[in-house]
Amino acid sequence: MNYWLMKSEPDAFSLDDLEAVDSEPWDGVRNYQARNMMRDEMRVGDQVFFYHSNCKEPGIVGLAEVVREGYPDHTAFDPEAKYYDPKSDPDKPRWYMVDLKFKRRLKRTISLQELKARPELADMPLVRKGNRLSVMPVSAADWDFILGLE
DNA sequence: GCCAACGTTGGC
DNA sequence: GCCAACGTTGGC
Repeated sequence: MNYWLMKSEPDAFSLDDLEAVDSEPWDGVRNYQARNMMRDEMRVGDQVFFYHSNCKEPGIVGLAEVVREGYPDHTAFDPEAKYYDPKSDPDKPRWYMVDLKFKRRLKRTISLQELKARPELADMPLVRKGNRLSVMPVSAADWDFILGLE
């Protein structure tokens, strides 16, 4: 089983929103690295840290699980959609998504500030300067360590 | 709201 | 294939 961290802006889609719908297609990712992970590496049952970005207290707020593996992001084909991409062809889709299911809320937010302060996590892509990936892998060791902070 | 970091685009 | 211009992300 693999572990991941996925970012979402709570104003756009928060952990509460995920809980309300139970499971949700993770559409709108328009970054090749993130796409490759969703298309090729994420498997049903993989565990996900749900991270709130671009908000008052950025950090990990909950846990989710992959319930459907990579499939074409059809919102890229829709001219009305926010993340429409005319270069994505239904016969050869450029963008992929997975479905996530709500697991649980953390007892408290484990903030970015706190993660950055932990020397054990210095190699996490999340805490490295300038990282903008919205989907990133988490090692089993880091996963356990972070959950231990809860 | 600012701006640094980074990815993408497109002219040449 | 280089690289400047531009757009986006996301912490602060």
